[in-house]
Amino acid sequence: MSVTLKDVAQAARVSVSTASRALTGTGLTSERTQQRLTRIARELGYRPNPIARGLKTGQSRLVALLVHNLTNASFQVMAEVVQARLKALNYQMLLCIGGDDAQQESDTLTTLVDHRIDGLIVVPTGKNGAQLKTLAKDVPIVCLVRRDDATDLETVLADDPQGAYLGTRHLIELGHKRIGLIVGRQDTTSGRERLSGYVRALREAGIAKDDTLIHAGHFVPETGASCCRKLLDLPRPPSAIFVANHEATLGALRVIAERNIAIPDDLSLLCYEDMPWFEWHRPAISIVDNGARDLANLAVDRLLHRMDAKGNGNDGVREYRVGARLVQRDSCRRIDAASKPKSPKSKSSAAKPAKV
Amino acid sequence: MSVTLKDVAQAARVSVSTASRALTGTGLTSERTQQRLTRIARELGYRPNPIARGLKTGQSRLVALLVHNLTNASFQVMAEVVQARLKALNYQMLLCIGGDDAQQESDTLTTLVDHRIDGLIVVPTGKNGAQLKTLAKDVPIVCLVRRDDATDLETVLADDPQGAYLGTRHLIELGHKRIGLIVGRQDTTSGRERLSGYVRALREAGIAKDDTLIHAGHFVPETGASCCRKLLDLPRPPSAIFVANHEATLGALRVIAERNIAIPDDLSLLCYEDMPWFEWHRPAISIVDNGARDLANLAVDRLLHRMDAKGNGNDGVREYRVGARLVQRDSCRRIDAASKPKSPKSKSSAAKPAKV
DNA sequence: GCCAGTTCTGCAATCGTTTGCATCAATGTT
DNA sequence: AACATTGATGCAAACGATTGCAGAACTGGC
Repeated sequence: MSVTLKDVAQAARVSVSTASRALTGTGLTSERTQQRLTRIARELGYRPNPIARGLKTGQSRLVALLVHNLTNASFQVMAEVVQARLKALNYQMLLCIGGDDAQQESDTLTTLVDHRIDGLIVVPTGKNGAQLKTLAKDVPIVCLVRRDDATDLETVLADDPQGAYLGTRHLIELGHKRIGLIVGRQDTTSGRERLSGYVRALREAGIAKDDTLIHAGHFVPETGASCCRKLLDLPRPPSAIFVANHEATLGALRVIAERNIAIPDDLSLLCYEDMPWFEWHRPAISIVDNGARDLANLAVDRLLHRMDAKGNGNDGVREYRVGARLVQRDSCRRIDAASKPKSPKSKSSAAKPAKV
Repeated sequence: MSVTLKDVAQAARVSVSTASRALTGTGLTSERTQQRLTRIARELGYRPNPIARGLKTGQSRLVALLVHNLTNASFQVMAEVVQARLKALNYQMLLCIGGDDAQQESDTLTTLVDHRIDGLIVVPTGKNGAQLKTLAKDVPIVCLVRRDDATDLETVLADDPQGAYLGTRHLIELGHKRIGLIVGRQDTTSGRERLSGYVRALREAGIAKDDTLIHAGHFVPETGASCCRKLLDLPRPPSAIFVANHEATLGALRVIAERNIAIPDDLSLLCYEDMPWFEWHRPAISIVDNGARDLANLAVDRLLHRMDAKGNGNDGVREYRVGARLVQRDSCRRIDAASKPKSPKSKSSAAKPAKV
């Protein structure tokens, strides 16, 4: 069917081994035959069969990225980054969707090693630590976004404590004292870390932590909505809400719209993680960017390093943190009318239609 | 490193060939040895090496899905559907991102056949027809969402003419006579087809086509915004806008919000293709659902059929159309106060906050 | 012109499977 | 009891590459 090394060798009247050596450039062939063979190979349209090669070398030029889903915008950009990087190095990315489900993750993992992938970047569910640990002996693995505490795998994390801190501090600097927090489950790292960043910012500013302002849960939009309602129904509702979980954002926005609450005039809103439509929303929604792009790039860097280092890429570092970044748009407003009357960055919004 | 067939054979004191036959269940071994070998294989934790097997059989149990990007919500659900289906059949999905770029598509395609994929579902750019045609000789291929006119590949398409027709008719039935259309480039199939559906609905209803109401272009949100502005700035602006291109929706929504136009009171809005946040938007946005889920499922069906039929799965059918569906939410409103005063499905919105 | 040293090339084994063919034992037939 | 038939097994050759080892060809020094 397709042209094999044998065909090339025959056409060039040399042995297969010579052909192989010439084409892989081992430097063990004469300059002349090398050139002649590359030419002939090109003419014949020879493309090495990665399967055959893989059988012999134990490599596949396949690198897998295992994420929970593709609806999460962060995972999308990560996938695109990883794909682009790998492709440039002549690897194929195997994108797998694990659905944040232990069983599915486990199945996928075994299939992947069966296929002799050369490397793996995984967003672990945290429930297959033992398996990951075993696999790590055979394949370079880098964890992304989440840590699996049962392993000591190299892990690239977003700096959630810092991100939450940055966001909260921003709101405080705008004069907010009662800041609602809608955050993820406290049995996830990110849930805990984002809460801690929030708390730290409050403490530094000397603002007492008010537990009625903090809502944590396993988030889907519905939960985001109900948390948001609870916050707004408070006797003294917050002047700003920090939605530190992107799933919850949809629900919160909905409730805010339903109640005709004007952002940022009546309420400031800050979200964690970007979504492509946030900047097209009106008002454009300010966010804390978790740095998905940087995360993906760093993960690829680390993985490649491990893959090169053949078994011992252990630089001692176990954990990398990628800095978060505040992206100010129009959904947060300065409120302390008394002390600092200077107009905030965000525009006055709604009232007069901005002719464009 | 890992357990090979030889190990199993040795442990069972049979030859490798017997082991192979027993484990692949060719029926050429005695019941007893078959059971004994499966047991031993399980005990030893034997997992067949797909690479070695692939080398011999020419198969890889890899099926590729090549899409343009992952930001498009339709592609996301398609990817998830394809992955789920394939997985159930013990195939691994290779998800590739082609970026709607001819060169990248071409590169990816060659890498994929190099890896001896067993099948391919591709959203073609339309610029590598020749290549696709050649590859189709080696690998079963099904085109998805777009047709490549240079080939005669089996293609699963959304029924865009019907979808656009349905949407437009819906608006007409609600009493709208001036319906703005924001649609994709006319050199794409979907662009043309959606326009034609719109025109047909108009004609059927005896409404004259007004070219000032139709805007087509290569869409990014910015273009969507400018088209929307043009429509709203018309001396007699439309009472409804049909955004028949999902990229454009963001921009349109933005302009509408900027100008403080109330939906659906001042303007009805209908979009093509769903986005996860559409139903969380306030008002929830009515859409024409292109049936991404069904498309993906059908594409998988056809591909599997071809893969089974080994070379001749040609049933004569070249093109499959998956019906579109109207999903009424709250962004379209009945307007002919005179003839049919019955209140529309959509609620009155804005004015009084709906306590929830 | 011969020999040691260096390059280059080819033979053949190997990776882990599958599979055509031959062998062999067990069974049934006469 | 001899023979044909069936069913289970093993041997060995593939699949398409890589690679250790040995031999061939060339180089230069004497």
